[in-house]
Amino acid sequence: MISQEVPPVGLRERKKADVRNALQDATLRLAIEHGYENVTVDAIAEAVDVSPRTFSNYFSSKEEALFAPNPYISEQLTAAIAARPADEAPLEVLAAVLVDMSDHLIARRDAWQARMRLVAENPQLRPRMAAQFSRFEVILAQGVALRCGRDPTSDPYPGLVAGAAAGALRVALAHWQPGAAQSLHELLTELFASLAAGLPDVPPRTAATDHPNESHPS
Amino acid sequence: MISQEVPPVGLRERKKADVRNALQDATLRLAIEHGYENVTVDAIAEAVDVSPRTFSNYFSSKEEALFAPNPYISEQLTAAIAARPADEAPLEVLAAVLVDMSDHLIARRDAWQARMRLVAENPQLRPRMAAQFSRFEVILAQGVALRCGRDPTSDPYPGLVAGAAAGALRVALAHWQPGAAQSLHELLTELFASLAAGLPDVPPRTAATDHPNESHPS
DNA sequence: AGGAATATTGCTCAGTCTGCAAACCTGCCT
DNA sequence: AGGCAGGTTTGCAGACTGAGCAATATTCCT
Repeated sequence: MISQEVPPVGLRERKKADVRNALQDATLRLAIEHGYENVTVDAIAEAVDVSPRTFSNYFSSKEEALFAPNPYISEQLTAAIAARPADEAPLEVLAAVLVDMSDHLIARRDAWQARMRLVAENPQLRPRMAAQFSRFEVILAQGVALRCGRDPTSDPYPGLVAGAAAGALRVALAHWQPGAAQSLHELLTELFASLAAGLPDVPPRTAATDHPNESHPS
Repeated sequence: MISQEVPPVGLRERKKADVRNALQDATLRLAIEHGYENVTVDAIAEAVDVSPRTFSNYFSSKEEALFAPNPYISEQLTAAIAARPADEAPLEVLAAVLVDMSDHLIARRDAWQARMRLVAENPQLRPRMAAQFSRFEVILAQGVALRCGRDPTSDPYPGLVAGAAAGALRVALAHWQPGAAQSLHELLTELFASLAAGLPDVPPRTAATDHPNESHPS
């Protein structure tokens, strides 16, 4: 199970998390308003009322500010993968963990959909997002390898499963648009089912049903 | 079928290709010698004996110089995907096309293995490589979508297949080390078989056989 | 309260990347 | 051969990024 939110205990850590979130929100907002390329670090820092130097203390680049996940995601994912029943196959494990994690994403639905729309409209952002996802993929691969008692550097299997799973998540996010017919849960579940079936020629059905989207949990 | 090499006809185009290749080679060589972070664009330009400004005319960044594929790869892949028999399933198509393309990679075996070793030793390069692979993935997705008569922006299936296939290629390249037990062909074929089987719990066998690597075709 | 630990900030500097205009080279036509 | 047209290389200038360092401010803990 992935914990609901970052749990900063002290005032210091809470403030730090606040600044981090504010920087990310401002980056996203300004990128939507003025176009990603036209947003400077200075402008973001000014919007959050910190010095440009402070921005660099949190993020090493603009795209990291746009796409960096919850800083605890690594530990959370690793723990969640390890916690799955031992008899589950790796792909099942990742499916369960990522579907579980999607609750987390749904809670920030507007921000995520805005992010993905930004990427869809600015193709030059796609590689930058992929770069962030690659870190995510490494975490998954290591988690799988740990479960299987394999060495991810010498055994290609964990990387293969992690790559397919991360791809499914990426695709699901890209197609999780405001007016989409399927909820993120449904989409992810369907994509993982397709992976488990060996990517048959024609998927069961896609974008067919007419479910309403999940409601805001906030 | 993917054509053997870029066929620049005129002197102008040949020169241009030469400069491009020289810049890529120099980038790789210098990165190995001095570490990626310590290589400047100025140094690369000087090694190739062009102005730093010219480097920017060919590549928009250092990582592009390191990882950018053959500039014709997009058209070649698209054509190769379209040329496969109509009754082949998308995953089979990509498997066939990428295994075919691996001949191309094997011809540049030393460069590729050096590249991958560089990435393995410098984790910060992984996201940059992933960024380049994402363009590759888009090409695959569009090729699949075209074959299936689907819209890649509204149908997640092409993206899912392309993501899995690109992941397989990435993993295969990462594990295609000088002393590896399996050839790149074998590795790729095995990984695609695993994908087609729905990523079963335990792959048939990995890193088990003791085949010699393929010989230099040059 | 007071010391230790951590965060923020300004300063500075090397490096990246882009636009622009001049000089240069190749391909092609007369 | 000569010369024009279009593409390529180059130098220059300028904006932005990203990192180290030291000073300052804030929070934590005893």
